[in-house]
Amino acid sequence: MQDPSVRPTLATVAKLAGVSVASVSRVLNGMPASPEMESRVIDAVARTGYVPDAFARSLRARRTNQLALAVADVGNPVYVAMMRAIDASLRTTDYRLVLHSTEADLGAELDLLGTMRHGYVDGLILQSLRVGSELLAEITRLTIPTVVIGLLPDEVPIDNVRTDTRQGMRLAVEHLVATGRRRIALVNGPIDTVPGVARWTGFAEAMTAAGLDVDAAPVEVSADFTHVAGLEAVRRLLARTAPGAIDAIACSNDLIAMGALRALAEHGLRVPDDVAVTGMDDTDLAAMCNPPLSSVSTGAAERGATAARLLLERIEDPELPPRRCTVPPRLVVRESTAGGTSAASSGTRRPAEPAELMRGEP
Amino acid sequence: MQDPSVRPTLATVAKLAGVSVASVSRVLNGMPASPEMESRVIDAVARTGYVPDAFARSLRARRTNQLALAVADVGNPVYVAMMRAIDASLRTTDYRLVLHSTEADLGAELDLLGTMRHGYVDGLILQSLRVGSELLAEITRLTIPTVVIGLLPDEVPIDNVRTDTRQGMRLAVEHLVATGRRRIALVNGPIDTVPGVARWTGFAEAMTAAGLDVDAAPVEVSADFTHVAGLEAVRRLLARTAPGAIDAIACSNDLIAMGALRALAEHGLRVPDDVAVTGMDDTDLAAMCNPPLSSVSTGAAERGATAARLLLERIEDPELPPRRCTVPPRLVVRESTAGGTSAASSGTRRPAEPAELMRGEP
DNA sequence: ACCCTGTGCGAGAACGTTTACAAGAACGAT
DNA sequence: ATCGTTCTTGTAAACGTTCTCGCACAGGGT
Repeated sequence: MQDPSVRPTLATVAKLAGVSVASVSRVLNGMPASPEMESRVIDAVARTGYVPDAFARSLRARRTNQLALAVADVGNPVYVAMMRAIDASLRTTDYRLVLHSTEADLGAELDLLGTMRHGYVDGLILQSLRVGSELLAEITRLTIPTVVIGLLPDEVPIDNVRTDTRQGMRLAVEHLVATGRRRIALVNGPIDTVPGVARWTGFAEAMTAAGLDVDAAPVEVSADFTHVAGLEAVRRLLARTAPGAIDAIACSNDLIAMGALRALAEHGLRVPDDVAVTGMDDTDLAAMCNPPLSSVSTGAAERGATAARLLLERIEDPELPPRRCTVPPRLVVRESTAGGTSAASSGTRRPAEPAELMRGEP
Repeated sequence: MQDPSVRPTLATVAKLAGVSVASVSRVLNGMPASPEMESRVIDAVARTGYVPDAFARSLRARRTNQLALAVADVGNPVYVAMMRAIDASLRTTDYRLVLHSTEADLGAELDLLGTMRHGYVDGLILQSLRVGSELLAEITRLTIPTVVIGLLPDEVPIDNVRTDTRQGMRLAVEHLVATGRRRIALVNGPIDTVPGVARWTGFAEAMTAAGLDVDAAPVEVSADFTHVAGLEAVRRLLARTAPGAIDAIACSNDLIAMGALRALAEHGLRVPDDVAVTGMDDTDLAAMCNPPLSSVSTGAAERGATAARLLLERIEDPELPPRRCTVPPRLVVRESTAGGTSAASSGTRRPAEPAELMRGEP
């Protein structure tokens, strides 16, 4: 053991082992060496407590063994699920994942892309809510392999993993209609976001297809995709509409839906008896709500895993043509939409587990 | 503009500007230079699109401008709050925060501490559930400044930010007793964790102090501190106890409490009428639950901010004696414990906002 | 006119690795 | 014995910065 205040380097180890630094490096990197050499190096490494310096290695080898994941909001369980899936995909490789939360802020996102150019990481998975021209310009200027999770304009030559949330919202509304709801409200996220637009479109399409009047439908826009903003939005919605004017609320994601459940309880409205509620993303929160939340799965884990795969493939071969993967949405029905408006259910007090509950579950 | 496939270096810029690399470096680092020199360098940097290489810089300057935060579970909102606070504290500095989730796994934590020794970061904030001798040994071997969030043995000479969750659990139980509950159950997290032990101790103390029989109290241990595990634990608890045997459940954190709310609803039990529930951590989820969850705040944001401050101070001056900060717990009462057992409240259907609701809120 | 001090700048040496290259040893084939 | 061939090892040159020198020159005091 050496003085712990000064980190041992290859030279330290080499001197102790009586060999050259190159040989130490070779042994450590698993290149062929004589058994004699190996044992001397291994021994010296153990005695010095040597650990390679990440920066020197990266500088020389031109690879960092780090990948970055940027998500809009680490507080949203859907991104946690995504992160876990990516992390799992990376476990078999020797890449480390570093996580950045941009708080859905364009400035922070641009900032982040700026720091990417310092070469901190070998690749980037970017999940963004607001894919504007500014962001796209910055992404295409990036020299490192990048995969974007979320809807990207078709002509952009960047690997892209998406889910059809327009279709997802249609599934939700169709389900509400099928279970007898007619006075369906939409609580959307910000409409200057890609998901916000998609969900609005899907809602409008499904309503029209069901012969309902979209223009008359109550629509409220939440300040962001969090439960706090969702709660406030639904409070506004209930305040400005007549009692009984709404028998279902389709929410743009699970967090907003959770806020909706809270707001409805505040107003003394029963879910699903008085008002049905749907969420989206099918996060693990959905099953935990009171009542459990029907939600449209957007395949977060699958999207994460796919993004990781695409990124690794592109790092392997940068000449690959840009690829585009779509994960289909899937409706998961739970109690928050159980029964029709006239159903004489006793609500949340029954440990109800109708067969329907499991539909679409894995 | 140069060929974008080859990153410009200091040398590129220097050649274009007709000056030395040293001068470019000096200008870029804000050291004194003639106006003439400055403008030539600025211009050349702009024309080449030069961005400094993070690794070369770190290698030479022996600092990385990165700090690491390791938390047990990114899916737990309490850690998100902590992270946000740390992030905010770092915003005025030029440190970047890299986030690691250890999934409460000792192996992963040890792994992480191992990678720390590669010199990836200038400092570490570690939040761990299981602070055993193995982990402590590894931490003290670390050469970088480290702050631990969570209870550390007193003799360990490491900066430490803690909260007295034993006291916190006492607050919760005292509140339950004060509101008329007597048949109080504990749903704890794993007892081989530091928080698990603290909360058990606090529970036992408070029960004894209230003249209640701890040994007779139903105690269930959740597999971990997540809502899924909490739900299962409370299901077990309700399955093995007689109906009416429990009129309150003190939970070790908000996620477990959320699972408890769900399990109680499954069993047709009303909260708070039949059973009161308390959580801990006062995450933003607590106010969003149905009914809103009374919870003991453990000052996550404050702990995060304090940890960040301690870390920065130690980086500044490594010779500082080890410091220890304690954030007091604080009870936040919401509907899940409203009224006594005999209160004729109509439960969650009222938009109830008693004055008590706001007690302890900022 | 001289020396001293200060300032701006360039040359070049680190930082700790990886890796191209070459030198030498061992070995079988001629 | 000689000549490739292969295998092992050491030497030294990168990688892109920062930073210590020392040089040249300007300015002010004597």
